[in-house]
Amino acid sequence: MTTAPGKRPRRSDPGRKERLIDVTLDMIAEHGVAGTTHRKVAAAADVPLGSMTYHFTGIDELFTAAFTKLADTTADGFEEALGSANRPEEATEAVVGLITGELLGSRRNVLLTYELYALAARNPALRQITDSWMARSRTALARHFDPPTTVMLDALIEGLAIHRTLALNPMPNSVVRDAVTRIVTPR
Amino acid sequence: MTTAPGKRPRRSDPGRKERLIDVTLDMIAEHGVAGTTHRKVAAAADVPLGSMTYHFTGIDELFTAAFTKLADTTADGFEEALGSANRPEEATEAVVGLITGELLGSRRNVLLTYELYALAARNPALRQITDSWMARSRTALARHFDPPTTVMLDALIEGLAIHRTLALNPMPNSVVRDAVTRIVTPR
DNA sequence: GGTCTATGTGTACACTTGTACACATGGAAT
DNA sequence: ATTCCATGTGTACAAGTGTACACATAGACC
Repeated sequence: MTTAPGKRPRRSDPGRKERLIDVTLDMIAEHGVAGTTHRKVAAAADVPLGSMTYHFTGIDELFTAAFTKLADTTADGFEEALGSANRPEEATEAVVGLITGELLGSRRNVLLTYELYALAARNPALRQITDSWMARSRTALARHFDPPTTVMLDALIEGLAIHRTLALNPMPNSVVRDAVTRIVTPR
Repeated sequence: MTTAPGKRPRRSDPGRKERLIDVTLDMIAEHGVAGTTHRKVAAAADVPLGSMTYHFTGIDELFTAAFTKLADTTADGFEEALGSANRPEEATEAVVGLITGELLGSRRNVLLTYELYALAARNPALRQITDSWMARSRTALARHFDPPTTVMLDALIEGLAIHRTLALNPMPNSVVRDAVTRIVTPR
C-alpha cells in the first residue's frame, strides 16, 4: 500500500497526539494538574513514556495543548448556543441552557476550569488562552445584550456554574432562570 | 547572650506555628499549591526544614491548616460586614463593599480561593472547610434576603469577585452595584 | 531486493520531594 | 551545680519526577 500523494507517511498510530491530549484532560479532571504526570498519562493512554516527550517538548506544552482544546471546545459551544438565538427571550434561554448543561455545568468541566485558572494566574501562555476564551464569550453575549448587562451576565454565568457544581444541594434550574432574567431585565 | 553568634536559638519560638501558616498562605498565593514545598516555606519563614514536620504531621496538614485560616478569616469578615447592616439598602451596599474590597476582591484571595476549590474537589478534609464556609456565607446573607435571592447573590458574588480580578479591564464599582441591585430587586 | 530516513521507543540520570529519626540543647527541678 | 527531658534540629533516604538520548524499525524510494 502506498501513501496518498501530499500526505506525510504515517506509522502505526495516527491521531495519537490528539488522544494524548484527551487523556490528559481526563487525568487533570480526575487528579488535578498536580497529580498528572507523564507516566500516568502514558499508562492511561497505553503508550510508552518516550512517546510523551516525542509529541510534546515538555510537560508544560502538554498542559497548554490540553487547556487550549478545553477552551476552544467550550468557546465553540458557547458561540453556537448563542448564535442560533434571534429574539432576546431565546438568548436568555440559551444562557440558562449553557449554565445547566454539560458544557459549563458539568463537574468535569468546572473542575478543569479551576485548574486552568489557577495555572493561568502564573503562566503567560495559559493566561492568553483564558483571555481569548473570555473575549469570545463576551463577544457572543454582546450580540444580544448591552455592554454592562454583558459583563454582569458573564460573571453570573461563572458563579452559577461553580455553585451548581460544588454546592451541597443542587440549585434548581428555575432559580438559574430567575437569576438570569433578573440580570437581563433591568427595572 | 543566650544565643551564640551564628547559631540558631534552640528554644521557644511561640507563635512559630502560626507564622508558618501565614507564610504558607503567602507561598500558595504566589506559587500555587503545586509550587509550595516544605523547603520553600521553611526558607521563607527562616526556619529549619525539620521544623515543618515537627509542627505539622505531613504537608497535607500544613495545607489544611492554611486553608482553614483562610476560610475562617473570610467568613468572619463576611459575617461582620453583613451583620452591621440593618436596612435592605445597607445590606446591598455591604455586599458591594465585599465584592470590591480586599477580603473577596483582592487578587491574592481570589487566587487562594481557586487553589482551595481545586484541592477541595478531591480532598474530603478541605471539602468540609469549603462546605462550612459556604454555609456561613449563605446564613449571613439569609438574614437580609429571601432564600432564592440568597442563592443567586451567593453565586453572583463568586462570579463578580473572579471577573474583577482576572478580566483584562477592571469592572467599575458602579457595574457591580447595578448587578447586585438587579438581583436583589426582582420585578 | 536493498538502502535510507523519519518516526517512535526503552532506559538511564540528575534532581526534587516528603518524611523519618538520631541527636542536640536550653532551662526547670532538684 | 547537676540532672533530665520536652522541644527543636540536622541529615539521610527512598520514591517519584521530567527529560535527554542512543537505539530500533517500518515503510518509502531506487
